[in-house]
Amino acid sequence: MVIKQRAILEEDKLVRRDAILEAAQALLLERQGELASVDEVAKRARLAKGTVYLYFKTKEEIYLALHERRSLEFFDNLDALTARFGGKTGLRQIARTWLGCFERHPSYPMLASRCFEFEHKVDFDTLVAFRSAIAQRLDQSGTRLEGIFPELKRGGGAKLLILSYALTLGLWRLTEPTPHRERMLKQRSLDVFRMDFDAELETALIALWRGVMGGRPGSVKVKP
Amino acid sequence: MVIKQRAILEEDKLVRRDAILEAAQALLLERQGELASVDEVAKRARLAKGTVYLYFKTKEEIYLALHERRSLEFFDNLDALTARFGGKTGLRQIARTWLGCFERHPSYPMLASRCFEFEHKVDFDTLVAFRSAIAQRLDQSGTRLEGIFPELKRGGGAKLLILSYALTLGLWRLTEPTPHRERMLKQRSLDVFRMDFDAELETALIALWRGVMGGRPGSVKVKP
Amino acid sequence: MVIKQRAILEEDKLVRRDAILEAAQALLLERQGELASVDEVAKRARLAKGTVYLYFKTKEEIYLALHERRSLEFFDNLDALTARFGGKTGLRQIARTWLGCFERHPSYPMLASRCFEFEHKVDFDTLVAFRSAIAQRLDQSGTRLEGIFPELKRGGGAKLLILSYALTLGLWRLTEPTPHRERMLKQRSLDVFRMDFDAELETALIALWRGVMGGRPGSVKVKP
Amino acid sequence: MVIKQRAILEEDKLVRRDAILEAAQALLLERQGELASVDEVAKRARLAKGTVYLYFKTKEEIYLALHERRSLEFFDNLDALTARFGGKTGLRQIARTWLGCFERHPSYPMLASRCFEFEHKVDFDTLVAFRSAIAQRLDQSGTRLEGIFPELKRGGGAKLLILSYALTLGLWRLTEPTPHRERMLKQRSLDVFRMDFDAELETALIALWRGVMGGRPGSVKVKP
DNA sequence: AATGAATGAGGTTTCATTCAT
DNA sequence: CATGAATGAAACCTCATTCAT
Repeated sequence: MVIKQRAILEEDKLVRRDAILEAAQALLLERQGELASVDEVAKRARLAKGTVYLYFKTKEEIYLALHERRSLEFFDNLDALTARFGGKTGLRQIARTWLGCFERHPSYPMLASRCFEFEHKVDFDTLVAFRSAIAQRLDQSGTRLEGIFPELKRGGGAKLLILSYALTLGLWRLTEPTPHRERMLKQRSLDVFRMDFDAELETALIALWRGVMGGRPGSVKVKP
Repeated sequence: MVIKQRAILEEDKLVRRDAILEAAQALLLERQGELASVDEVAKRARLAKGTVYLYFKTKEEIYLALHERRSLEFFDNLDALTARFGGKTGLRQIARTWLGCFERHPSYPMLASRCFEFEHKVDFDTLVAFRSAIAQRLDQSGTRLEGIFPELKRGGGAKLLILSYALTLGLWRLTEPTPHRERMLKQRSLDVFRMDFDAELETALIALWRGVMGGRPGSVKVKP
Repeated sequence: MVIKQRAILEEDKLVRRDAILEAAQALLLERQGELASVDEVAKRARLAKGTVYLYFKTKEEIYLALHERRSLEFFDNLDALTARFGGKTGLRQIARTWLGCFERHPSYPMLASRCFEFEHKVDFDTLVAFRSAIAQRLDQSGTRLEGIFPELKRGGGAKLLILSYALTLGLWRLTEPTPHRERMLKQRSLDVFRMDFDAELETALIALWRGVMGGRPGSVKVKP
Repeated sequence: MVIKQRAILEEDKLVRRDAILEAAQALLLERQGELASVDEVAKRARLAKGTVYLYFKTKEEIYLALHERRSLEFFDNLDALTARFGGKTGLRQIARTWLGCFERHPSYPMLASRCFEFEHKVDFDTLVAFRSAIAQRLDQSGTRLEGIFPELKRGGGAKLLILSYALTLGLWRLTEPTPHRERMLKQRSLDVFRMDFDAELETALIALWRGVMGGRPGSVKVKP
């Protein structure tokens, strides 16, 4: 949606902010993870460069805000799952939900990965605000997990989520489609790198969770 | 400008190449992961900019070469361990060795992480050469692991190494010391992020490996 | 017209563009034909380097634009002459007009000569646009000439203009004032090179045109 | 011919100098008129960069020397013609001979054109020496022409040669094959530039000479 | 004489950010 | 609020020339 007029109402401002985030996301996908220039983002959002700076202090802040949005959605999905199945939530379900978020928003892993790179270009307070929001959700979702999996100790839920997130980030890096990748994989000698992010992540997540929960078989449900 | 001897012999050239890599590494650490400019690398190595370009085609190639060196050392360490203990190698030992590499060279995780970012600025062939070298070592070390852990299927060793690497990369990202980090962690609300890379990684690796090996307790040795 | 700090109106932008071209021209003369760097052009125009790049995609495009401007003026002068005298236009008048353009803008022959050197650094489409504009004027002026000189066949006018242009370019090269030239001409042994561009060109042009028109005396008017 | 050993004898040095010039010429053709770097010239001549600097003070001096060689050959050809046919030499023969030089050495017009560009990078004395040699030949060949064409006054021969040279240089610039040219000529609007250097030059030279000799028809021989 | 490693000035271009309008 | 012109700091890379070996 394009607002031609000035955004006076607070509500209009949010719409405009959204437009910028949408534009940034679209470009992120087109550029395969590369951060588009502010100029391009502005143009895509049908705004002038200066306008973008009215809504974000820094180029990086745009992308951090986009990342925040995705991250919150991510937790929403997770919580929705555990809310629905409660104590009967299975590992596989969790893994699937986890993956689902990335499939729905392919820009998410790109950003998740990039965001750490430009942390230092973001205002300290902005960064803290972002991290705090995440921390709060981590606690919340972690606690729920602890309710579901008795193997998890106090704080173990959040920690497991962080580890899983780390695994996801890392695996993304290793399987991310890049300009060179396709062509590279044609080389026989590089067969070992021919991996599918989704499939691999699912397996790995389940393995990690099982490993964390402890070796007792049967104690961890791996239902479809 | 300090004029050192000229590197006429092939051997001297390697030394000079080394000096450049050392300089790059030192700056990488100082800059906390940021790639220093060629100019700076050159100055640090007490060379002129042009000289650096005699040894590396691009700025990025310098850092890729540095990463390659570290990666090979990494595999060397891994293989040395399994060679020494053979079938009696325990998970904890592996995790410790794994960690040891990062402790010895704090620039390793930085680079491992960054290298994917500038892949596209590196000559395709150079990149393939690098990846092939890694693939070869992955196969080799993976196969050794398969000999040690009967739970691993053919190819499972290399894959487990990759997953572990992914976990390492991701965890690094989440715990990497950055300009903001120290100050941020003072915030009570961010307690959940107060994590130690080494300790966390050790636990996580063991969990992942145990999870991958399968749930049967006792089958996987976790010796000190 | 003095532009305010920012050229907002399309008209102001043209003025600014002009300022850049003026600066480039001034430097061209000072440097005796050498292309000044964008940095210098910018400084001379009292602008920042980046600003220049807002108006021209490449350094070379600046000079091509300057050349285009001069070339169009050149054709204007030619056409004005033939329009004024029509069938009574004499060879000498044409030669004088021809020369006049170079005298008025000493940078013209420099550029005319240099422009071919950096053709390859100019965007293909930009180059085609420039050449097309010239071609169109060549056709137009050539056709007029054909109306005046019955000795010229269809297309002969444009061709004669091209030949004359070639002669001009070449003669410029041979007589162009250069850092060394003045001093060089003091040498007795180089007397043969002591030539005056204007005088020589006038004679040569008339000779060429007479030669092209055919040998019939009296058929070609050489009026003062 | 490659000399592996050091060139001690004066003769050997000339051979080596030759090798450099040959290399420069070959590269000039391959690069379509662009001056190859010293490194490339050296490699092509199977020498080291430093060695080239033993024979030429400057990169530009190499190309000037090459140009001098071609120019002298050019005069040789001209003189051979007039020596052979004497007073019976026709304009067309001269034009053909003139053209022949360029056909035999396609690098000649490239250089002739470029040499003026880098004059200022050549040592003054070297430049004077070159120009003097040319001046001397101009006088000589010019005088011969004056003997053949009675229309030419004292000094008119040399001057006519210079004018013809100018015409040649200019026409070359306008028809020189360049990276863009081929593709450009496909444009209908640029038809007027579709010209053949050889054909055009022949016509133009004859026209110029006839024009210079004066309008009396029949007085100038244009024999096949 | 010959080599080729080392130098470093020099030039182009990009783009985040500011600020006049 | 909105704009987009202006800024100028980076950063990369090339290559003619020098000079230690």
